[in-house]
Amino acid sequence: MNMKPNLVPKPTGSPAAFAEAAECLKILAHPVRLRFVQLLLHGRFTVGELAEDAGVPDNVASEHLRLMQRCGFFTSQREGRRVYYQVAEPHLKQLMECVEARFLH
Amino acid sequence: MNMKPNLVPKPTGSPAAFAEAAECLKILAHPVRLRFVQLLLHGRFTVGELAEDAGVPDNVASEHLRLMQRCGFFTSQREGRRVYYQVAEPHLKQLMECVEARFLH
DNA sequence: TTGACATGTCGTGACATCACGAGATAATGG
DNA sequence: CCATTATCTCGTGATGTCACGACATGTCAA
Repeated sequence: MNMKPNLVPKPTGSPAAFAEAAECLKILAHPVRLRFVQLLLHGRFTVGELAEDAGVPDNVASEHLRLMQRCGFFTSQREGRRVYYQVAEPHLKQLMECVEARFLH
Repeated sequence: MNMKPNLVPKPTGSPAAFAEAAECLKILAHPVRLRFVQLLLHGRFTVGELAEDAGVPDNVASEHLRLMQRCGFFTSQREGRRVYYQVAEPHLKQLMECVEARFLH
C-alpha cells in the first residue's frame, strides 16, 4: 500500500515557529498596513501623515500602527503632540522587497 | 500649523496592487499553508502526504491546497487516485526564504 | 485655563476565517 | 458490481478581523 518514500530531506521548522511566522504575516497582510511598511521603510512619519496617505481616519491608522508595534515591526516616539513611527524589524526591508517584486512592480 | 513637507520621494503602488498583495499574503499567513509551501518548494507531494506531515485531516489539507491553487501559488495533477501538488508561483521561493530567515532559523 | 489639535482607546455590529463532520466523487483492484 | 482508498465538497458553529463612532488622553499656544 505504501509508495516509494520521498527521498528529499524535509525542511526544518517547529510548529511553534510556523505559528509565529503565520501570526506576523497575518499582520502584514493588510493593504493599509503594507502601505505603512513601505512608507516607513523610506523615512519617519506621523500617524496623521500615514493616515492621510492611506486614506483612512486617524484612529484607524493609530490602531493599525499599534498592532504593528506590538509585534515588533515598528517603534514610536512622541514629539510634541505628534507621534513618529519608524521601522524596528530589520527583516521587514527584505520581506517588503519580495512583496514589491511580485505585486507592486 | 503645517510642518515641513517630507522631501523623500514616496514609493509607488496603486491601492489595487496593495489589496492584491494583502490578499495573497493573507493566504500565506497560516501555519499549515506555510508548511505546505516549504515542503512543495522541495518536491512534489500528494494531499495525503502533506496532510500527514502537517498533522491535519485530509479534507482540511485539501481545502488549504484548493485556496492556494486559486490564487496561483500551486498547481495539481491527478495520477490515479492521488493528486500531486507543486509550486507554480516562482516568487514563492524568495518569499519563503525571507520568512525562513526571520522566523524559522 | 481654554480651546484646538494629534493621537489613543473602547464598544459594537458586519463580515471573514477556521476546523470539523458527513457525505459526495473519483479511481483502483478483486 | 463491490469494497477500498484518495480526494473533494458542503453546511455549521466558534472565533477572529475590521471599520466606525464616540469619547478619552495628551500637548501646545494664546
